[in-house]
Amino acid sequence: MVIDVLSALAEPTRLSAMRILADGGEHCVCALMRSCGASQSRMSRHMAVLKAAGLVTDRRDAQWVRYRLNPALDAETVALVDAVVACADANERGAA
Amino acid sequence: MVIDVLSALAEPTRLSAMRILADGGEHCVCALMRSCGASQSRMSRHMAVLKAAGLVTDRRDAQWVRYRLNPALDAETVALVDAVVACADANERGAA
DNA sequence: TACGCAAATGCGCTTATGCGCATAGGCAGT
DNA sequence: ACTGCCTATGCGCATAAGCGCATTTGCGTA
Repeated sequence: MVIDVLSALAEPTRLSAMRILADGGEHCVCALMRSCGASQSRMSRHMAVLKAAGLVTDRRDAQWVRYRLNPALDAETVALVDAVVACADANERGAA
Repeated sequence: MVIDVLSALAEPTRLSAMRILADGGEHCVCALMRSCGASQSRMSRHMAVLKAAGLVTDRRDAQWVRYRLNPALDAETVALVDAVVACADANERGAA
């Protein structure tokens, strides 16, 4: 559902994570929590929300869990995510 | 802020309203509440949220208040709204 | 002025959301 | 087995969000 995707994106920490993941690469929770300035449990939970919304997938790699954008996203959702990231970028530029 | 826009859109009734307003026309609350199947107070409040997020503007016309998409939206936000509407349409088709 | 329709708002309630803290589980190296 | 790092989760709490109900305000007409 679009609503779930929007709800997932409508939170600062999760949006930050999505902007980082928008580079197409994999990022472990420990890296994300540093980049987003979030505590461990907070980041873990937020990533779980993004995963539940279908926006990201996770993969266990030794003691790390690597998150990435869900490659199976339908075209419309990809476009939505792109638009959101673009908006976030624009906001940042404007605010600076 | 993008967050405010996303929060505003992440609610079924408000999303329905936005999809209706996406036709570019003006719609009064009484029409929207019928289309969305929402009570009067509910619809009024939801429209206030959309307005606070900067997504719509309102105009008093006799005893009605006409809502429309905010014509002053920046390009990125317009693109975001379009993507959201497209997603909602796709969802509906898929679910049907 | 009185009435009726349209829209907004105050109030209380219920539920959802986000958070920290502490704990548990998974994995690698010693 | 023990320890340490990374991640997930149970728990309780504080706040925010959405709702219905009733009331109020704005506007046009009789």
